[in-house]
Order: sequence, then structure tokens, then C-alpha cells
Amino acid sequence: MTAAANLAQANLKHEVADFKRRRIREEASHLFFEQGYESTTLDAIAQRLDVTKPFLYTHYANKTELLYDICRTGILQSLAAIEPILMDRTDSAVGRLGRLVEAVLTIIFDFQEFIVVYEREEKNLDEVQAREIREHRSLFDHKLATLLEQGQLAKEFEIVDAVLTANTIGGMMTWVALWYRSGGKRTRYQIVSHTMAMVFSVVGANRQDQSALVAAARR
Amino acid sequence: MTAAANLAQANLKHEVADFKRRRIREEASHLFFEQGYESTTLDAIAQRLDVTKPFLYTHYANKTELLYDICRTGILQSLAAIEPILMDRTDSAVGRLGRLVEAVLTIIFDFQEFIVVYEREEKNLDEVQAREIREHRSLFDHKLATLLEQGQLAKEFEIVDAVLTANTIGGMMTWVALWYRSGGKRTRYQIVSHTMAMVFSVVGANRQDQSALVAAARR
DNA sequence: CTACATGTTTACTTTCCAGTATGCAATTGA
DNA sequence: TCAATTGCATACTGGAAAGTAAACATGTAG
Repeated sequence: MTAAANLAQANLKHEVADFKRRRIREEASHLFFEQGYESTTLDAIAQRLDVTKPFLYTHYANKTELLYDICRTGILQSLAAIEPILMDRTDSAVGRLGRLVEAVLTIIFDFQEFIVVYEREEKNLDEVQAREIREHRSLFDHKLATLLEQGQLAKEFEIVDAVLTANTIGGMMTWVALWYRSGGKRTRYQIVSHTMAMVFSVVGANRQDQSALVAAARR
Repeated sequence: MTAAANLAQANLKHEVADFKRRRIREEASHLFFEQGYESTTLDAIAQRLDVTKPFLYTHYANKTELLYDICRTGILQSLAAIEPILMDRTDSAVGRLGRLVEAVLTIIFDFQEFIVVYEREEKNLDEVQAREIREHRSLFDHKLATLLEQGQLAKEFEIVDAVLTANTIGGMMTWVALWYRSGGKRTRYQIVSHTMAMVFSVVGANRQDQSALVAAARR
């Protein structure tokens, strides 16, 4: 076997391993979402994947390691999604805030179960794991607060307490994850545009800016 | 023993029994809040009260009955607190909404652990118990939406979707329960007045009405 | 003094599940 | 064709905790 082939095989193996981990995460997350972490047995997760319990242990050291991986997902995705938006200094603060809300809600719809599991099951993590994730979460809030302050400086927003307002906006988006059910009375677009409008109200954004952006979100 | 004395004794007994149930609820709620429902043993609850496990069974049929009683608390308190406010037709919609926010946040501070436990552990309830509580919760949202519609008719508010807005306002208040820690950087009054201001923004209330009420909340 | 009721405990059972030791089958390389 | 490694399963262990049976202590009534 050539070195190139060897490398190719090694990559494929890693890809397969990553894929298996992803599938374990997905099924575990689904069961944790529906039944709770403690009420979900590793046997039940294995059964959904048509494998056995020891198989799971070849990919995750133990049950909390699996929970940790699930809990990280939502916040890491959100941080990755907002980074380029926040960096785009060609756009106004209002524009960036609107795009941020849309991007984060998209993550929330796509990774809803992961996010809800984190919100509910955080206390089952090791202290080290929990702290790491909480730091990511703080970073998110901090970045959002910074955007709000920029908008305030630019006279686009009227905000009394940027930290508290950022926290509330984060909460408004997380709250969507906690109640949204696909097939409900509101479409995703309705929720995105309505949330965006409320976020704009909360930061005291100019009405003209708002309506154009909300309409854009409806597409 | 006279009939009157008999009755008095019976009442005292009930009061004592109620008190015992309340203390069990409080300690259980505290442990569920800190460790989660499944990770909390009945022995641990008993130990905090300096009694034994079978003692708990003389007051609660089983563990989920106890959880059910805890989960009911927050929503029942909230419903009771908002009822007189909503009924007060002498007050404007803005005024009633402000008082509602203050009243509900007071409940949220006083019964924080009960509320958080409900949010996290609802899935551990029987289907029957869960449905009953969810109906109370819907009733709350419905009453709030009705108030918003009244304010809209009175031209006090500008609202696109009263149901979604009521849901969001409920979420903003519940979110406080999920992150607030006494001894944090914000006082309760700061949180109440800031939340009230954001709620007023979200319903598009007139700025004049707002500031007077927010100031009143600061007392 | 006796019988009964009330309130609480001691001691037990039973079930369940995370984690593991061991074994086996298939693929790979020489 | 024969090791050897990889990838999984079978089968087990150990401990924990919900729920219960039965005893016990304290007071109450007759």
C-alpha cells in the first residue's frame, strides 16, 4: 500500500468514525430530549442504532462524555454562525443584529433538541465540562452586548443596559427552542420575522430600518 | 371532648400536615433544582428534613406525586397573582401590563426553584399531570394575550401577533427564573424595571406611559 | 389497665443500569 | 494460508435507589 493510499484510508476511517459519533449524538440527543438524560439508558440508544452498548463505549468514554458532546453543539454552532456577521464592518449595527437573529434562529431550528437538552441537563455535566460550555455561552452574550454597544454609539439603538438586553435577546431566541414544534401554527419564517421585530423594539431601533429588514427575513 | 374541640383539633392536624407537606416540597424542590429530579434520592430529601424515607410516603404517594406538587406551584401562584390585576377595568392596559410584569416577577423570585424545576423536569411527570399543568400554562398565556388585544383595541399598544407576543413576554419572565442568582450584579428592582421597559417596547407602548410606570416599579 | 389509633422507623426486596471482561468474526497484510 | 489487528457482541458484575412490610413508640379512649 502506498503512502498516499494509506493516508486516504486513514482519512476515510476518521470520516467513518466521525460519522458514527454524529449518529450516536443524534439518537442520544433525541432520546435525552424526549425522556431526559437519566431516564435514557445506553441500551436504548444502542437499540435505536441497531448496535449494542459496548459499541457506544468505543466512541464515547462514558455517558456524560456523550452528554457533553451534545451540549457543546448548539453553542459552538451559534458562535461560528455569528462570527462573520459581527466582523462585517461594512454593515450597520441594525443590519448585523437582524442577520444575527436570523442566523441564530436557524441554528436553533436545526439543532433544537441539542439546545433543549443543554438547557435541561446542564447539571448532569462534570464541573469542568459545564464551566467550559458556560464560558462559550458567556462569550456569545458578550459579543452580542458589544454589538449593541456599537449600535448605541452609532445612534442606531437606544439601550439602557446592554448586558441585560443582550441576555434578554439571547433568552428570547433560546425560548423559541423550548416551545417550538414543527407543524405548529407558526412557520419558521413567521417566528424569525416576529422575533426580529421584537428584538428591534427592545433595542429601540428606528422603525424604518426595522421594517425593511423584517420583510427581508420573510424573503 | 366536645364537638368544637374535635373540630379545632382536626383543623390543627390538617394545618400540621399541610406544613409538613410544604417543608417536604421546599427541600425536595431545592435538591431537584441543584441536582435534578432523577439524581435526587428520597433518602437525600428525608435526610435534609431529619426524617426517614417511609415518612415521605405518608405524605406523598410516590416520587412523581411530589414532583407534580412542585411543578404546579409556580403556575398556580402566577395565575392567582394576575387575576385581580386583569379584572381591574379601572386601570389602562399599559398600567395592568406593568403591574402584571411586576407581580409575576415577584412570584418568579419567590418561587424560582419551583419554576426552574418545572421547566427542566416536566418530562418526568405522568401524561395526565403534565397535561393539567400545561393547561394552566396555556390559560396564563391566553389571559396575557387577551390583555394585549384589549390594549391594542384601546390604541395603547401596537401588536402584530398577540399570541406570539404573549408567548414571548411569558418567555422573558421565565428566562429570568432560569438565570437569576441572588447576589448577582443586578438587583431585583433593576431586573423588574428593565424587564418592564422591554415588555413595553415589545408591545409598542407609548413612551410617556412607559417611563412613569417603570419609575414607579423602582419605587 | 387495656385496646386501639397515629406517626414514624428499621430492615428488606426488587429492579434496573452503567460500566467491563471476555470472546468471536471478519478483514488485512505477509 | 496463516497471524494479527480491528470492530463488534455476549454475558456478567456491582451498586444504587424506589418502594414496602413489619415493628415500634407514643399518646388517647374507655
